[in-house]
Amino acid sequence: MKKGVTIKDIAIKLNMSISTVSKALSNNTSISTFTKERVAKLAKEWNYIPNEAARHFKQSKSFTLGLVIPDLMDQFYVQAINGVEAVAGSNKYQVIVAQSHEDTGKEEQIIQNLISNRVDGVIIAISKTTKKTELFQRLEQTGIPVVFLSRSLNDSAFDAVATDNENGAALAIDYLVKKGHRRIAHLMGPKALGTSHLRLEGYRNALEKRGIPYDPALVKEIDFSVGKTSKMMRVLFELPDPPTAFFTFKSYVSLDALRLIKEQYPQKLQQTDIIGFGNLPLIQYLDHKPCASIDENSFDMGTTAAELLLKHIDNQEDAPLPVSQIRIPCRLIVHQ
Amino acid sequence: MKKGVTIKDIAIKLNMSISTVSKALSNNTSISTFTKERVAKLAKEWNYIPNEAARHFKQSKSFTLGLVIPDLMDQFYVQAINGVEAVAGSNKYQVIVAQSHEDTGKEEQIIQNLISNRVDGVIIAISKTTKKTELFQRLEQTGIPVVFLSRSLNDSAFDAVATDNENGAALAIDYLVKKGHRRIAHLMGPKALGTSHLRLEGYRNALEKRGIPYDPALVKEIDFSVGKTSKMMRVLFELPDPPTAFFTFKSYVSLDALRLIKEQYPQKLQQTDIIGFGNLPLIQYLDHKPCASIDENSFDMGTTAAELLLKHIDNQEDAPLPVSQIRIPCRLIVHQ
DNA sequence: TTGTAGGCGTTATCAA
DNA sequence: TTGATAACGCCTACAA
Repeated sequence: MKKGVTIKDIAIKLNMSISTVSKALSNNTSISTFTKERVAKLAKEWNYIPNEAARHFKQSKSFTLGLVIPDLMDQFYVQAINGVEAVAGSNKYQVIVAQSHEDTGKEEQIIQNLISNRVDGVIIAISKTTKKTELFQRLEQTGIPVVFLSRSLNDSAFDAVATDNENGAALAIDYLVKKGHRRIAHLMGPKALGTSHLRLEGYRNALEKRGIPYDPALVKEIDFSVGKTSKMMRVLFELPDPPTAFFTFKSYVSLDALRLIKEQYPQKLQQTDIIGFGNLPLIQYLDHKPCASIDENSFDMGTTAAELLLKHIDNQEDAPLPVSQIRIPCRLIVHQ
Repeated sequence: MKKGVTIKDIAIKLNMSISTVSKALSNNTSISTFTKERVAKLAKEWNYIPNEAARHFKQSKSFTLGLVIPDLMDQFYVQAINGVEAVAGSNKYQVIVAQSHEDTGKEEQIIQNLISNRVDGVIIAISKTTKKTELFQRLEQTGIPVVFLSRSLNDSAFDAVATDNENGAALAIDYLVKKGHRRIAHLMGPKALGTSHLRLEGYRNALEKRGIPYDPALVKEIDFSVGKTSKMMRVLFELPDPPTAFFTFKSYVSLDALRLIKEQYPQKLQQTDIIGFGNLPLIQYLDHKPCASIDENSFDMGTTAAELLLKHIDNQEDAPLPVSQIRIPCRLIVHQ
């Protein structure tokens, strides 16, 4: 037996019908123990491995989930993948991971491909520039449920699992206020991103809840470039009543901010606290760390999204489930 | 049309045979332009997407490569994945990535799964503990070629693409010697790993080529734990003629070594140089960096492995290709 | 307890 | 130029 032993090969060798072998292998009660044993023995001897492709084709079910993310170099998503795989695996599902590299065109192509391959469901963290809902509608029309992960369209028609930005911002502000800060600046993300506004809201609400008046002069929009961040930091430090702490849109911004302080305002290094979204693994290797990070629990986001998706898949028979948009609470991680 | 428009649906609607539609869609010359246009129009209107699963099943070819790696959190592998995907993509192949999490059992299960799904070929970076060749032989017997990536068994029967450790060690030693170092220690990897010996050999050869006698007292085996690294660093520094530079098995060890120096031997920080395998992206964020890293060009490893694998796949008809074991040259990355 | 037959979506061969 | 048919590997009523 060279390649690809099939049920048929076994049937011929054992001089019985294909269906008998099939039943024997699936331990069907109507097959005699003797027959089952003969089949099992030869199957093992010949190293029979069922052709899942054929099986799935027959059942028109692939037991596969498509997972589309922007970039594997971002460990936030890697942890989310691990979460998805954990849930998928314990439900006998496989996961196909594909990277969009923040390219809408590539993303579209990936989704086409996932449809072609008849995945049973899709979890997607869309690229920064994705706006159109059309493709996702098509997925659902094709009977493939979709769950958005972390990033999503401004469309309440789709299921989504994302960071609880309100909660995360509150954790950050509470921590800074408890450390005695009253002048807390916010390096806000690009206004084009919905998340930027949510985090700004969270910042504002948390401040007011703590009795600290919201000061728009302390909020500066950045674009993730070092240049913009540096510029805004300088503007903030020039203020008559400059901030003593910074709440950043994400930790990469924290690092840039920290670097600027080290280089340009070394005297402020000790008394300035910085905290942002994203618990980057690399922070532990730094000499000067941000004081804390808001961990978005992306593993949990992955498991939650996968569970939600499987619920939709299992539900396919009946009426569609109501849309659920889930917010995953954050965790405050204090460094060193 | 709800879910899964098929060629048959189109045939019925257009009142022609299934085979005509099939041929029309594949632009078969024997079909009239008029028919082709009608088919194309309806296919577009109904959003027909060919069922690749069925197609592959029919052709008993999945146009899919399996890629098994230990861990996605390791960005070395992520870059290799990107290399594999680049080559696969431009040859109309998909890539399925699976993580073994350094668990031989999980690895075995993944491979079974890849066979079940009839992937056309497998690229694998085996887990640290994998010893058995049996599974890989079975893959090849099943007609699924295998290429080992980065890590491989001590078995010359399989194709492999890996770091050119000799070259990498030479780059490191040359650089250190040029900087004036004569006492260069080596923090060697676990002796159980073949790579450890290769890098040690490279170190030794490079030294001798440069006229520096090999001193076994300067070689210490570590196990990647901070404790072991620290201990060995202290032993080395206690030497009557202590090292002024360290060549480490990998950059994570460099970081641990660096930390120890900062904490315990701060006076040595300036004049000590450390260099190791692995150009970790996080290094750029550090205040005190290793002086350089040996970049293993894992993207190129990925592309090379994929090209090699595709060559095997395309060759399936004839006699098997000769085994090729390819070494990818390294690059010296000087930090700041 | 075992066997027969049909079909999942597509392609390829051969006939019309 | 188009159509009928078989086949890929497996599963599952239904028949024997």
